[in-house]
Amino acid sequence: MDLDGLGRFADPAVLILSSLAGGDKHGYALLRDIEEFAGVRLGPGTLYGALTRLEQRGLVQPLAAEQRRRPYRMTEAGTAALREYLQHARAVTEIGLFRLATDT
Amino acid sequence: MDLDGLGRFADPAVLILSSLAGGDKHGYALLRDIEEFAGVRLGPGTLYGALTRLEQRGLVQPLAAEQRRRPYRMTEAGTAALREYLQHARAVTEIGLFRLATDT
DNA sequence: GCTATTTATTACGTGGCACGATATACCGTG
DNA sequence: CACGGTATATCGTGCCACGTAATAAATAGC
Repeated sequence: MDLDGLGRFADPAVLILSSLAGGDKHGYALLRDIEEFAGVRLGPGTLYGALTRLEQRGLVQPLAAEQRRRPYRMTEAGTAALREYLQHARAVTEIGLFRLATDT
Repeated sequence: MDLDGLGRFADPAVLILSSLAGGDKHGYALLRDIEEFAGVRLGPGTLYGALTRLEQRGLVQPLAAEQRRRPYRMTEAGTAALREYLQHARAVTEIGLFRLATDT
C-alpha cells in the first residue's frame, strides 16, 4: 500500500459480491471484472481466499464446474448482506463527503 | 463480526478521518462521534492504534494537549487522502447498488 | 510445436484490528 | 471531604485476513 494516503476502497469480500451481483462468474473473470469496475487488482491468494470464506459463510455458492472454470453465484443471504453493507457504506461516505465540502 | 453477513463498513482510519473532517477532536470524542454518525463502536485499542498510524503517515496531526485530552486535526494530506478514498468508495458502492437493483 | 494466456491451488509472512485490562484525572453529589 | 461514576488514554496479546508469490496445468494462438 501507499506510504501516504489511505489507498482505495478494496475490501475483497464486498468487491466480489458486487461483481457477482452482475451475474455468475468464475474466479479469473471476477479478477478482471473487479479491476474494470473498481480499478482494484486482487492477487489470486486474496481472491480465492476471500471466495472460500464467502462460501463458508453461505454468501456465495459454487456452481457445477465447466471445464476448468469454477463459477460462483451469490446466494440470497449474500444479496441481503451486500445490500445492507452498501447502503450503510453509502450513508457513511456521503456524510464524510458532506463534511469535507462544508469545511473550511 | 457476525457469523453470517458482511458486517458494516467499519474501516477505523476512514471513520476517524471522516469524523475529523467535521472538526478537531480528541480520541474519546471521536469514539462518540463515530458511533453517532456511522453506528460503529470502536474499542479504545482500535481507535488509538489507528490514530497512531494515521499520525505516522502524516494524515492527522496532534494538537497541544488541553488538560488530559489530546486533540487531533486532519492534515492537508489527510483531507486529500480522505476525499480520494470517499469518491472512489462512492463510485464503487453505487455500481454495486445499481447491479443489485437491475438484477433478477 | 512453442510461447503466451487463462485459470486455479497452495504456502507464507505481516500487520491491522478486536478485545480486554489497566491507569488516572475529573465531576458531581451526599 | 469522601466517594462513585464518567471521561480519557495506554498497553498487551492473539488472530485472521490480506498481500505476495511460486507453482501447475490447460487452452489458445502463431
